[in-house]
Amino acid sequence: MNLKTWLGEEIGAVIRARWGQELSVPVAYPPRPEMGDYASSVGFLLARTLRRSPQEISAAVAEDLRTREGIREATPAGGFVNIVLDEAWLFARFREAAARGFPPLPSKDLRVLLEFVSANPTGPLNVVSARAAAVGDTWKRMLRFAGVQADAEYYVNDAGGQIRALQASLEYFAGLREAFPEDGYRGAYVEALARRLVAEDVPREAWARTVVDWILEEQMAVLRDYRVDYDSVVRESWVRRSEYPAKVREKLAPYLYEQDGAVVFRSTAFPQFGDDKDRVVIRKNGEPTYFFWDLAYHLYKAERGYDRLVDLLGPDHQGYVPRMKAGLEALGVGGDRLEVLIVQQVNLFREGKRVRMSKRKGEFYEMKTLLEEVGVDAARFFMLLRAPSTPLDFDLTLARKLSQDNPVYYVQYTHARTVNLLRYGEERELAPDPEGLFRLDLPEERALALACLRLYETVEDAARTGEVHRLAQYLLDLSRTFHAYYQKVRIVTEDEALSRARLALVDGIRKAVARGLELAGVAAPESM
RNA sequence: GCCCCCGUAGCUCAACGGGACAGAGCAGCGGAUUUCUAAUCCGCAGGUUGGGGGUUCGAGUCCCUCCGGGGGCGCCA
Repeated sequence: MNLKTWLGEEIGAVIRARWGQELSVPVAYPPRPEMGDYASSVGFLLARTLRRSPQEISAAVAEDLRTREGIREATPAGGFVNIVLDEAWLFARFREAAARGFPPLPSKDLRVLLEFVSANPTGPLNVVSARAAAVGDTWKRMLRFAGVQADAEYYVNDAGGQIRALQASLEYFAGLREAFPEDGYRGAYVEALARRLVAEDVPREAWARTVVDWILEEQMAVLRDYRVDYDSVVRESWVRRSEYPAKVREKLAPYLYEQDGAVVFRSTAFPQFGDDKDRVVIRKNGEPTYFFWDLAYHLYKAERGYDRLVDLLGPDHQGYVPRMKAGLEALGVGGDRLEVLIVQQVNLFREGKRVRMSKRKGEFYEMKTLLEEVGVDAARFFMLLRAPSTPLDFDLTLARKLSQDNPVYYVQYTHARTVNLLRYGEERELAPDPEGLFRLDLPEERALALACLRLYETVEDAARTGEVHRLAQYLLDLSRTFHAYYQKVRIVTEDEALSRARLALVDGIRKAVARGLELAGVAAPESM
């Protein structure tokens, strides 16, 4: 259960009962934990609407809240109300959640399609793809945990200009072409692919198509190793053959005009999306632009019944967003149904020095290399440490270090430690006793039970906006709290009842951490 | 020139629809090991949130402006 949501509803009920108004207010954390478990600024927020002073409102809300089940204390403080949950009630919620392994929230009537990575099938995946994959996949897992029906999709640009360039590059490396093609693909891997095509006697006209399949297979294999599962893969070549291009032309017609022999979409007819110029959809040579095919693809997504269409794009696509939204608005899909998260770049560091890459020479650090160098667990967790919209410095040296400053081990160690404690208890025939949780009276123990339950609000809040770093930060916080408790208190002692109660707490922590790690796509080791 | 992201402790970053005295980690200094794994913990120190103005009961967060860093501005994808 999401305590924050629940408290918001409780406050809403109080407002309804007292003033007969249907209002919802946000619930947050007070600045210092000793002030309470949760806080709300109801007084300030409703002062205008209710025409009462903030103090009066918060005092009244606090008074009514105190009578509700689960709330031990509600204290007005200016326009704020600070709330302390009832300890026995809290342990009961903890016990329920733990008994079921911190299960996902009930399902909601909301469908979301996440599209991420969708790298060109012209080469191996790089580290930006690794970041997008970690963010996209964890976002999907978090949405599902929050009860949202979320799917992940991979789009393959297996048609168009870059495929022609790939074909030409392969021909060049096979010695069938004198000059290296303009916008061609370099790198050892292209040469290797050309050799393989020749060795396997693939007919020249099928080279690009065949290589796309090989590369796609390789990309998907790396993503699988990375624990990323796609629910669907859509090919641009399929979209081109589908009914969607015709539908786009038809629906877009009122917003199209001709200029210099090209067909242009009046993107500026939708100033709310901020595009600064109109966009060509059909070139004067009659060939549609990438934008046109992409609209067809997104129309297809929308017609499959998703409420929200989310694209994770690289920073180089930032200027592309306004026209897509305007286009979808014109198609009747609604520009706001598309949400774009720009996943910023990744800077690699090794031994404190920047790892340089030259795309021009076809040299870059592959995602596969990253997995070999630091492993899946560290790679994924590090990618989740920062807000996706900010650039990420990835310290390769730290990621493979087996020490306390490596955040991934810090969290994994929490899990290993809980498992070890339970095993130690078992050896002494001490099984966890959830019924005994109520006898735990240390502030740390109450705080730990609450921290575990906060998994729900953390994930639900983070899943709304794709702020996956909150999950990582949460796991680090919970781990800190747990390690400190472990250091301070002996779990298994002569006191059998107390030991069994503490083991029940430890068992719940184990399950909460395991769930959090699962959402991050990171393994929860039993020993380290 | 226009648009987007960013600027918070020496370093890397948090701060959840604007909330209370801006928090962590690392680095620095000082401590804790007869242990249920020290891959851990405790303490100290560290800030004019890039500058200025505005809106608000309240601004790191919103608006304007300036400075600095990164990215984008194709009938490429």
